[in-house]
Amino acid sequence: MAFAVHNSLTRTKEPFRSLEPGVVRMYNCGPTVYSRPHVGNYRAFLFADTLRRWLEYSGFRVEQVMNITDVGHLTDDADDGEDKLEKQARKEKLDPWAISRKIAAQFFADLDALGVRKAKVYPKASEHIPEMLEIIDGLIAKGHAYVVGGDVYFDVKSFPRYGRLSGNRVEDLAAGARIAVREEKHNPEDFALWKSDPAHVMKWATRFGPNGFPGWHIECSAMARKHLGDRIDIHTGGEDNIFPHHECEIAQSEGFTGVPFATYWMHAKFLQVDGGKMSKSLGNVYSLDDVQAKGFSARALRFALIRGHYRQPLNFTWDIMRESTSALEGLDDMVVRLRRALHGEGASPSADDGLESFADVKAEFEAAMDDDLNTPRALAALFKLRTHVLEGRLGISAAAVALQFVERRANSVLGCIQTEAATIDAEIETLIEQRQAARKAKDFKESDRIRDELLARGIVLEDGQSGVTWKRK
RNA sequence: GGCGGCAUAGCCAAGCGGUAAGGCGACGGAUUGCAAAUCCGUUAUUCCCCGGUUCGAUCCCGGGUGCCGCCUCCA
Repeated sequence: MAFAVHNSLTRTKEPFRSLEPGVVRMYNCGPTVYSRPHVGNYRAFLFADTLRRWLEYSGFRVEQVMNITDVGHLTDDADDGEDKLEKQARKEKLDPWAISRKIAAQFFADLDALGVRKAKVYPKASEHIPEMLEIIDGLIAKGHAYVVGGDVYFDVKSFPRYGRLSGNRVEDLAAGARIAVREEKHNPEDFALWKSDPAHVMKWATRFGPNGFPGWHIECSAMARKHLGDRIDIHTGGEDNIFPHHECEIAQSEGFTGVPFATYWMHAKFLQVDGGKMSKSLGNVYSLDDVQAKGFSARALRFALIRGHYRQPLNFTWDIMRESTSALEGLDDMVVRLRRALHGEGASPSADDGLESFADVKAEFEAAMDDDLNTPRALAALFKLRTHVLEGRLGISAAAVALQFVERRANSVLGCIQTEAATIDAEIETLIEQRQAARKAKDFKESDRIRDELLARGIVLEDGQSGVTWKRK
């Protein structure tokens, strides 16, 4: 078994090897907490979560850090650029700190609902100013950065590898730049490490002046270093982060430490909605609340967002949510049937029947995940197992092994299959019995009435040859 | 204008040089008191278009077209 990942840095699939055997240090670019997280955000975070889960499945201990950016994001790079948080704060008539706390809380609640495993730490930019300043000072000392007034800029020309991640050439950037060239920068492509602006609400006094705040990219360099060290194994983010954010992080971190920053850079493709881009003006920027208000569960959303490969475009529509819900039910149902097969119900006569085909399924599942987290293929393997189960091809022993695999292993990676046995209370049980009695008496009007009543309570009845079974809708 | 990615059935979505996985939906049949679930069958002679390389291309190359992302602190 060998895990291979697509490395944005080399644009190729490479065998995964951690710096330290058995341990993976991973940094995920998290949200900027100025507005409600949406399905597009979830895709990127679910990708990171799936990666972490697969690494853990593979036996690694994962040191995972996801940052919370709560300061310093300008809406543009010009002089009158306004901090996104502060802009939102003005709109809502709250102070920016309140906004960031509110959104961060929503973000954590969403992650929880989506079944995302918790990172070791979720560092906040605002709480790592000293760490950022340490790097900034170091970069100035090494000639990678220069001070102009109360601002500090990174000198891109001092870092020849700048552009390697994104494929951008510095000359092209300068030529096509839409940002206004700022006079005090040595070169247009230089980026800010520290800025000063008295109008800024979130600001810190430093040797660069009383009204300073950090540039966007420096926070990640500082927090990754503080919580994971100078060198990390994996750095993830949305594809939009490749440039300029990650490109700049590399320049800062490596310029400062002198050693390679992240071995692997992995980026999730943007989620499309209705086949196109997601935008506020189109009204298709959905949050978890919107999805749930339409009657879909968080785990169905999780399924919908991980069923496509993370580097392929993935579409989101309400039809797709319906489809995902149905497909997931099939997987839930497989677990129920496997559990029944343990008692011989729907099982193949010989206990070991189906062990080989199960082994094939497991091998395919693992091979697919090892191949750069190919979740669609892994899911296909699971659906193949479902077919085997429905056809009654698994004996009791095979069913036990398969159930254990689905519950403990496959779902430890997917995190959305309903594996807990559902229970019903005595009242429901009585109703089911009453319906059976009515059916026996051929009082179908009454039996259908009870069936409808149960359906209204979320219980679906299935009349089989060996009696009735129920499941939750 | 520069850089990168994608285009596969009604809808999603794998495959990426050897003759099209899987899911959802739809239709026909079986089963059922009726349903639901399940089972059987049908649903891409073909992978955006045009050239080329090859014994052979969805997969490689060139050119179009369309969509997505970055170059604007949006995952």
